[in-house]
Amino acid sequence: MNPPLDIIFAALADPTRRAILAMLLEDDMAVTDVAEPFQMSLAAISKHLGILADAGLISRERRGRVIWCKLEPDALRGASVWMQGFGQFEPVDLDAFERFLQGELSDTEDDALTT
Amino acid sequence: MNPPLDIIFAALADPTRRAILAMLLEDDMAVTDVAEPFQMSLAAISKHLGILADAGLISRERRGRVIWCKLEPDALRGASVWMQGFGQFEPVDLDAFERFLQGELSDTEDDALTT
DNA sequence: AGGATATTCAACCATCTGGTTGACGATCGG
DNA sequence: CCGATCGTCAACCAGATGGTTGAATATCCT
Repeated sequence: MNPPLDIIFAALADPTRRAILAMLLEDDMAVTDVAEPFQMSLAAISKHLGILADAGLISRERRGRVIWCKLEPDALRGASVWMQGFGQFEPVDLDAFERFLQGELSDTEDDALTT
Repeated sequence: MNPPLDIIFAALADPTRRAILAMLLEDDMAVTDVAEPFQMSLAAISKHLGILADAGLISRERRGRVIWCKLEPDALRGASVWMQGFGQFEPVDLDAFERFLQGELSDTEDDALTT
């Protein structure tokens, strides 16, 4: 049930997927809406969502013809704990997170997200 | 100077590399000693160390003919902050980390490390 | 029923990844 | 100087990854 760290870190290693996670942080989204900001095909996004789902980072629920994607933050717990062990960072710094999130979004530079 | 999250997460996505980081958590090590517990060739370990160094997770310093590898925990800060934003985990749980570390080590199962 | 919308599947392709082996450049010990 | 040790480099290989396109499936609307 708890995907191994390999899968989770690999899922996080792609900027498109991290951007998707950041989007889902705001709200649940349909696959088509997730894909909209990106230049790549819908099929590519669908694959990315599959990888995120395999990593347990999101869940997908079909409602009618629309599939809703939902963030599953608990999946990050194992990875977070693993990482915490290395640096003795101060517990949590949400301001720093906000800045990193901004950096992420503008980094992807998919002609959108930057709005 | 601060490698992008892509590189860092990709570096963390490999169990051999995570095992190496765990080993270096104990103490600095020479390349040959890092390689010793693993079944793969020295060249393979050398590549892994290169990837970890590119990610900023370790540094290498030549002293005589021996190259010493040293953990650079600060490199994890960005990634950690990024992840912290998703789950609102309790700050740090070193016990949980200890357990994960054990799991990691026994997972790699390279006929060593388990000692 | 039939057409439009939402999403995945399947085949394909280029590139990256993780491993191998063998040769090589440095450095140490005698 | 010679031989052994430390580590990387280069070429190669099988398999994974990230993207494409076109067809297929499922649902909604009228």
